[in-house]
Amino acid sequence: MDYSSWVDTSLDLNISSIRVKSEAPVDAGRSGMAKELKPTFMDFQTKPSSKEETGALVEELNRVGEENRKLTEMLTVMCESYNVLRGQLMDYMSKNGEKDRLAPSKKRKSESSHNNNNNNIAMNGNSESSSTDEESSKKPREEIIKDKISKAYVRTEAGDTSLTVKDGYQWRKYGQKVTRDNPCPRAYFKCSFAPSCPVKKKVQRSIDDQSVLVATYEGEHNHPHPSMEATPGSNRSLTLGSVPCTASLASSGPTITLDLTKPKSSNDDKSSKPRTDTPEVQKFLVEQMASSLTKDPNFTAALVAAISGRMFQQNNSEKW
DNA sequence: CGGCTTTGACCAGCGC
DNA sequence: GCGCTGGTCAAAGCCG
Repeated sequence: MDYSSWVDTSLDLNISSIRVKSEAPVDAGRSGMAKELKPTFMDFQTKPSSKEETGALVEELNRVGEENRKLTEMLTVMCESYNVLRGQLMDYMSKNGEKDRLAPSKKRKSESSHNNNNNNIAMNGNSESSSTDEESSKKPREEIIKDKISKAYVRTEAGDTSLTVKDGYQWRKYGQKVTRDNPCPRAYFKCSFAPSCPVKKKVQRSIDDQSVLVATYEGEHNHPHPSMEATPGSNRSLTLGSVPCTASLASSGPTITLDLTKPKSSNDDKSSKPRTDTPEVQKFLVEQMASSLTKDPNFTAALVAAISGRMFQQNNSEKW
């Protein structure tokens, strides 16, 4: 089930149509409904409404309202499916984690095995962090760090060319490279919040969708999340482990970026699963999603338009 | 002036 | 062994 692409198209319909109404730039070709609505709203703004136009508008509004209702239901289904998939994923990872940890000794081969693992399950975080203490004690520290790899997908503004992912941590860029498989340059970051923090981050635009930044985190922060200390509430991140857990919603479509990072092994050796299935975490995730929605100007505009549409509809039904 | 970014050079792993 | 590639270093420049 590919819910991400499904939501991307579906939810964008309303957002784009609202943009038309507010005369904001429209992503060309993204939404057939936007094209359909554009003349309707423009006519409404330039000409006094006739009965036919009003009827068409009412019909359109009813259709949009119905679509909003469907989208709400779809979102609910998607969240439920996500929870089910997450549970299945955790079961799978706990069963197959042993195999995945058998990485070759060579550096690049081990990385490619990590990447394959992460590509298959993009929302998964440190799957290998569940390694036993015996294995951890055998490995050099650097290899242990490299095992803590996770990916995060962050959608950015269309015109945003910077390779920055705001996750609450302080990063210092130490390199940039154009890789063979992706014409977009890859940026290399080190955590600069704490001098001894070994965490590195690679950020590169997705080859499929260049508005999406793919951030690959390596290692585990040995310091608290900066936002927890300095600027609480300054970002949208939740730290569950080595890397932040983010739920982001951007203008061109919702990108739910989840990083099911396992808790630090030093603190949670007893539990092999991350605590993402607890009611508290689920509640927080829902709040994060809701917060992301309300912070998104397009969603706000869509909401305002929907409400005003309803009011307009009511006014019309009173007048006519 | 200190911290950060940029960018070319360098190094090491990997495949042939 | 050699070339390709990804990752890192470090000097120079920029900026607040």
